[in-house]
Amino acid sequence: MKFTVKDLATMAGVSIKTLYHYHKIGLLMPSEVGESGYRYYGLQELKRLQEILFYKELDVPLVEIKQLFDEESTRVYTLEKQRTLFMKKIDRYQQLIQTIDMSLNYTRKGENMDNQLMFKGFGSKDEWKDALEEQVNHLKEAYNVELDTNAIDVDKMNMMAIEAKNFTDQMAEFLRNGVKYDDVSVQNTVKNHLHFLNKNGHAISQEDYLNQTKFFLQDDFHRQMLESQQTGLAYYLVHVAETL
Amino acid sequence: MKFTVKDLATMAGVSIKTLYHYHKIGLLMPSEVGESGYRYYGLQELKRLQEILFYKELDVPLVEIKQLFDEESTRVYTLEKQRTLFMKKIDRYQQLIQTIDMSLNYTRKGENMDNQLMFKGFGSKDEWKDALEEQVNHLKEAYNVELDTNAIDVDKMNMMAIEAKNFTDQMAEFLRNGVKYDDVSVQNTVKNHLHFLNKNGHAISQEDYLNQTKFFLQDDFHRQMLESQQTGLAYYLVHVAETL
DNA sequence: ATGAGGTCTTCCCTAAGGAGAGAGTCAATG
DNA sequence: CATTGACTCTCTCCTTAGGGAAGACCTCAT
Repeated sequence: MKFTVKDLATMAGVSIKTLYHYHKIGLLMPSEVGESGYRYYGLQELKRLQEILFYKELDVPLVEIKQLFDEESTRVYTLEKQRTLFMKKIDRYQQLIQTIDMSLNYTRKGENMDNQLMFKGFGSKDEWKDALEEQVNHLKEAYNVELDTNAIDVDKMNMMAIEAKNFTDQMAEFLRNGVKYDDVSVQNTVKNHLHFLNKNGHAISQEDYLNQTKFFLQDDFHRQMLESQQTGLAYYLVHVAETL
Repeated sequence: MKFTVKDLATMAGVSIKTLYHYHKIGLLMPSEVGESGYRYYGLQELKRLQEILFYKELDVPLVEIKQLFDEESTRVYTLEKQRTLFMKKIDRYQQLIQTIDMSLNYTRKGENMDNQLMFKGFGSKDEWKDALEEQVNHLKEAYNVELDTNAIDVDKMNMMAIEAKNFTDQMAEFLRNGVKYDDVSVQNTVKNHLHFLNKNGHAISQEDYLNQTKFFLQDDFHRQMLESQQTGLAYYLVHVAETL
């Protein structure tokens, strides 16, 4: 039983290129190589290829498939890893479908209320006043702090708001992905955020920032705002700020 | 409002590399480029970037995002396309999860019954006889045709069976994917299949093959075998064979 | 021996950037 | 005013799993 590349490719339903590739990366070696360089495969190789293709169907990377043959024990682990991966993907796609449906609904109604899906700021000072009303009232009632909403520069406000939103989104994603509070990438993200604030007229030191996160944690309005976006976020932010 | 690359990257929560990339492919151009080559962006660009990132989150390829800005009308179409794409992916992942569960179950029971999940042939002539029994009886009863199961060469039989299974799988996938019966890739797959058969002692012309597919369609046992794998497959095979 | 079909290696290409090198630039500080 | 530190430029290579093509070489059947 000596198969040429074409034989094997036909039998297994893959391309000859694929066989070359697997040879090159050492995933499936020919049982024999002629003097002219022709590759020949045997039954063993056909069976091994079948197994390779099984794992490939499960989206297992070729490198890992190779390890599967080298180290028996990782089989169950790999399969379970793929399983949880698929679960997460399904979750994600279901959420994306929801997002799409919302967007299509907005479009269908003729509204352009995509601001909730993709925040690009508000068009006028009055819109900003509306958006901030609740927060301003809360600060006034709870702390007797006055904010002058007439001093708003719409463009600048939009810019700051977009940055703030994206910053918070990123921190939430770090938290969701289990990135530790003292990870460099987290720290850099915060530093960039502070740098950006300082550069744009909002003087804020690392200490100030730490105090701010603590304030957000203690204040009901702000804590709930953060926690409604991502459970644990208000607490995470404090820990990150403490480690700066 | 003139943002440097770092400003914009911070605000939007992307890397500077990403901005370069978008510039290079013409997806997001700077509003201004200094003499030294420094890129500067404005508010418009920030908003555009926000929109780009929204579509990117939905796995829309950058080329298509670019088209979205050029041709207004494709927005709904693109969103709906992504939606059905996600539905299909969810479907696929759910099936893969089932496959994994089956495989893990086999492993847990200590059995190695993976032959149904990844066919690699049988170990002995007797196993083959068992597997073929039903088919042999059917042929005998319905057509009075005798098959000598003692003449079986196990290795060769395994090889032929693996090829046959993969061939049928490929045809089923063509059908599922809406590949037309006269598509070159379909035709080539069949030609390779016939070539393989001829090379391995099963003389069969294109005409013979056409007759065989017709027989499979008319014979209950074989038609149901094909149709249970993929609805429409028995019919598809005849059409393909007629166009060879 | 010849022709047809198979096979070899090598190079470039894909999507969306990441990593890093080496050189040039900007703005603020001493 | 010059230095310095942070920032930015272009360039090349790298990632997955092969696809496509070029140009040369090989094998087998007639």
